[in-house]
Amino acid sequence: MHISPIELFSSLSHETRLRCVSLLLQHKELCVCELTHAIGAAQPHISRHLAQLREAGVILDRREGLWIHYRINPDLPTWVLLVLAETLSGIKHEPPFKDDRAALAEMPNRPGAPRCA
Amino acid sequence: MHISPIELFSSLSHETRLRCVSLLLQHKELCVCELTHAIGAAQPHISRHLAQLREAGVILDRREGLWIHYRINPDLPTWVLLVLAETLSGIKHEPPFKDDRAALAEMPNRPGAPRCA
DNA sequence: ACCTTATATACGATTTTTCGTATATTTGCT
DNA sequence: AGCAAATATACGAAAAATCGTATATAAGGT
Repeated sequence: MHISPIELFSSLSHETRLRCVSLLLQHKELCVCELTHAIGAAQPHISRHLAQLREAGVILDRREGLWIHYRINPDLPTWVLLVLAETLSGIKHEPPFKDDRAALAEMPNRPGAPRCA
Repeated sequence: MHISPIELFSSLSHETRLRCVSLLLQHKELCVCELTHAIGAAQPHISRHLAQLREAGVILDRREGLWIHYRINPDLPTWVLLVLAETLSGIKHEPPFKDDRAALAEMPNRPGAPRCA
């Protein structure tokens, strides 16, 4: 797996994308409807930014019926995974990242049991 | 010191700025002419991007006569400093970052002795 | 006072990113 | 086949970032 540092940091430099990455770092997998609910934005908005993260190689997707589950790409270079982990530690207790996690936990009718990372 | 994660990653998402940060992580201080020589770009180009890094709080400057020396802001949050260190470890052996360091080492008439970090 | 060196900023033009909305695609169900 | 749910993409418009170049500022030397 290869990713340029510029691609990585561009991917992380938009609030919606960083919120998605933050949530995915805390859960094995999340589908689009879960991310959409947690963040509280329009579905095409979330899908568009997820596509950017996917094209950059930061996340992977997996279809299961109607749902598409996203997850952090585990084959990213080690230094990238460490950057992501360090970032999560720095932001997860601050808004809006903190609140996204709470909103997700309160979401009704989540497809499949919650899978925490 | 406060910096939003979006500001941080936006700062790092331009090649010129990341090259400056990479060089500054490897040297206590560098003046604009050293960064300009190492990177091989026009001086206003470098100054403009250094200004962005300064406005984001990533670097600090210090005037000494004609020269303005830049350095990484040591008061950044710990997680940010760790992200920067981890990033450096991931990129410093790859072009163009690797070559910048070599170009700097070969620069004639550097103001003041080289101060390695 | 003047000139030189080092650096910063201003300017309009161009390119890139992002947006809201509409529509297309894929799958499962009946 | 037809419908509904979940998701993705397309589109032009708006906003933001970047560029090259010209000029301004600031300090030191003569």
